Amino acid sequence: MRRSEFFLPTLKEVPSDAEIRSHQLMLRAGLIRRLASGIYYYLPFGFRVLQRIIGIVREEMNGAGAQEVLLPAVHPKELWDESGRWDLYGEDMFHLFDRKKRPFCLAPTHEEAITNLVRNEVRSYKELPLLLYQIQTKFRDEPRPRFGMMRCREFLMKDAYSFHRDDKCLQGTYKKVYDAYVRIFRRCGLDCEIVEADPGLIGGGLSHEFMVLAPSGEDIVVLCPKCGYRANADKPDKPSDVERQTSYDLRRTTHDEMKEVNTPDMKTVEQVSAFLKVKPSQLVKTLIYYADGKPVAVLVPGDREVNEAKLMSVLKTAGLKLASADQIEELTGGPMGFSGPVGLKAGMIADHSVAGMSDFVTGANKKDTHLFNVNPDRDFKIERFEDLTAARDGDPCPKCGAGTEVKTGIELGHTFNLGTRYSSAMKAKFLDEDGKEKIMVMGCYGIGVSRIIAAVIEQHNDENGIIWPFSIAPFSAVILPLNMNDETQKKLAEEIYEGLTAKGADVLLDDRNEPAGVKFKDADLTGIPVKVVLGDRALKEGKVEVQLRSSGEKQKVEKSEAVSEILKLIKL
RNA sequence: CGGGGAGUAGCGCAGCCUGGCUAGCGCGCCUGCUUUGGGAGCAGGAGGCCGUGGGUUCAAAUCCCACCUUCCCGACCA
Repeated sequence: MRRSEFFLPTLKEVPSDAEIRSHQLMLRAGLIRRLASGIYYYLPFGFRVLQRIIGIVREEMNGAGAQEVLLPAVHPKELWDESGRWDLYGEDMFHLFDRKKRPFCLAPTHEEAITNLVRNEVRSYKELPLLLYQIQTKFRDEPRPRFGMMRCREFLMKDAYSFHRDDKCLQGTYKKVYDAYVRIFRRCGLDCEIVEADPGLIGGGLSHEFMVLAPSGEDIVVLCPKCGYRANADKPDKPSDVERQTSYDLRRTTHDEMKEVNTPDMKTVEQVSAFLKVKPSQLVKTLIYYADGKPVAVLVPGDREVNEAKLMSVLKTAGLKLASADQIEELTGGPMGFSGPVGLKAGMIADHSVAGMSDFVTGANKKDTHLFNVNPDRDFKIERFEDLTAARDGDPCPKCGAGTEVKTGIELGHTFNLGTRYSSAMKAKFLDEDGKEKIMVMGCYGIGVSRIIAAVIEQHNDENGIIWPFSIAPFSAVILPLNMNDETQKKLAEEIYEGLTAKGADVLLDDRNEPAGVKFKDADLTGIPVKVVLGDRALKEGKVEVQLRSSGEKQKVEKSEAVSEILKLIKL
């Protein structure tokens, strides 16, 4: 491709509405442009990268035995009513109507569509298992699109779905896809952490997320450096036996008498603990939630915060809301800021760490009053202990008890054991060997294809721009004749370009009549792995200079050998 | 949904507080000449519903109201 003819608008200045590195660079290097919030154009340069990533994904999926399909992007409402997800998705789904006013949506995901297809066509166990995938634009009206390609309302996803006669068969396919994912991300040049995740309301057993650790990531990951345990921080854990034991050992067996103390206007943990001169960790915070309309009191230590995703998972609800001031007053009899478990008529659920606490401070459900020396069992009853607190650096690992680390990550892939969540709701059945009708067991597997680009740039850039790994680079090399008025340079550039192109290399020839500096800056910004520099310095010796974008490494090669040397570098 | 910032030429911004000439600057773009190893020089030029609607005023980019768009933070922690 000749740069003079290639549609590649680069920007010298940083666009004002791009905050993170990958977003800035994708705009500056001419990969994308914005049309609306969370909705982007791919320009030729960006589309080339996307195509290369798609190529890798396709190869590995086919290698895992998957077959590619293309599913509809516009779905009628009835399809979604079958699974009950039309209402569940609510505002996050783009709704539309056809000319007859029949409701449709732009598909945010395709479990329903694929299940409908398979239930209509598959009758027998002999046709199972089946692994189908597509690479398709998804539409989600995100409450808050963010960080350029990272969280879009229109984005490209590879989604695969598998259908099985039983769980054992699903496990086999699950493993194959899992392994394919490991290869896909490695081939894209990404360092990936695979973490256990909470399947949430989608249901099923095992679920894994493929994460790239990055400060700009939106997900929080818990990592154990000792035993290698890795999990999404939104996944509730069972505490280790070690932790549980220590916790109970800490609890005192003799208790002081509970008493009321006056705490005028002390509504927050900070105020109360400072006023009463006790540590925040000696307080138990009582949060009143409404889960599907029913009140639940949630108890956590004063210095910890509730992770609502965990709470929702544990309560198996999507409708979770903190109570309003009025609701609190009505339920507890005291104003907001003075709630406590003693005498409270509501379901009660506590974090595991509360199990080890005794003689603590809580609200008294009475204005300007707290209680000292509160003890579970004696003063109130806790119905359930669960993992409810937001993860913190140093928390004990649920597997081995060692101190864990908390980091942020970008979720690039997610694999689910769906079980029969959709197949039973939508009656996807087959006839088994024993002549009995059974429900299909499903798995589903997603990859955020467009998000991979952003993640790669987050991991591979420097102050000059992007540094593409060879595997997904839009061009493998760029030829830079520094002076287009120099006939020798111009001619040699053409020769090398023709030579490489003839061998099947994807090369950009910067044949613009621009000063050397402009060409260098552009080459670095756009991140093409190999620069072939044609300038007086080396040409005096009959050589051309070959530079690597990644390391800055330079070598001079005889001009007659330039083509073969470059081919070696780009591994063609 | 709540809070904060921003909307003036393709991009980055000034002007607005304290209303008043023809609305500026840098980059980019076009033409010509000169240049060519790290975003070049000179000369000439094109390009604006100052986000939209309403209001105040003799007069609005500037003041007031409403709305739209966009970016960031937070998702009510008692």
